[in-house]
Amino acid sequence: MPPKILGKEFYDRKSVIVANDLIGTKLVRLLPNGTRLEGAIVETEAYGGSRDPASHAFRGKTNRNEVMFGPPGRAYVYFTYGFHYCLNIVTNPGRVGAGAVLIRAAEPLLGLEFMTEMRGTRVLTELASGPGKLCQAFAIDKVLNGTDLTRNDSTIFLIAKSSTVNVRRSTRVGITWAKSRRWRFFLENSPFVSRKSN
DNA sequence: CACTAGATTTTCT
DNA sequence: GAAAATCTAGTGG
Repeated sequence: MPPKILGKEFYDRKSVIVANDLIGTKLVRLLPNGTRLEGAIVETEAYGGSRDPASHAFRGKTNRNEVMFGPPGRAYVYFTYGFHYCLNIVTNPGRVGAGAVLIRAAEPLLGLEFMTEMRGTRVLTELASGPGKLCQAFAIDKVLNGTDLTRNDSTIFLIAKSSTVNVRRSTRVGITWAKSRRWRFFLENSPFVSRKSN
């Protein structure tokens, strides 16, 4: 059985469900020079649409977030704090207008040489233990915004997990609104998550 | 270890 | 102008 690329039916569900199921899947990034990068996703956060005050989609469609209002299974990449990119995957719009899952951290598996060079550190747990770090390690930037992750000729896609994993959940990180919603998901006992407690 | 400032784009509290 | 789904380098205990 060849590895299965996650398709539209996987992403076409509520963001909380997708965020939970994404833990343990493999992120694959193909670079223009042929280099292949792989990482196991260990941390995600779900964001809703117009009903979630912490979501970019809360205040309606803008140039930046328009991808969130499109079909599920596409990448929503945005630039934040003037320095960092964050990778999101669009999920089922549902009844709340739009939804997405923020990929917060991954365990580096393949292409470590490239990642250590991009990140300027050789410490494995520092390569992709945060949304900004992950994008730097995987060379993800604005040009990937809107990319369809479900196409098998895409330069970035996800592969289904081969075994079950223990997922834990907590409150989200770095937000001001709706802090009580426990929509952050991470792999139990993983040293590659962005924060340990909570 | 805890805390702080600063980098700088996008949006609007 | 200020804040934001962040990270790093610096200070001080």
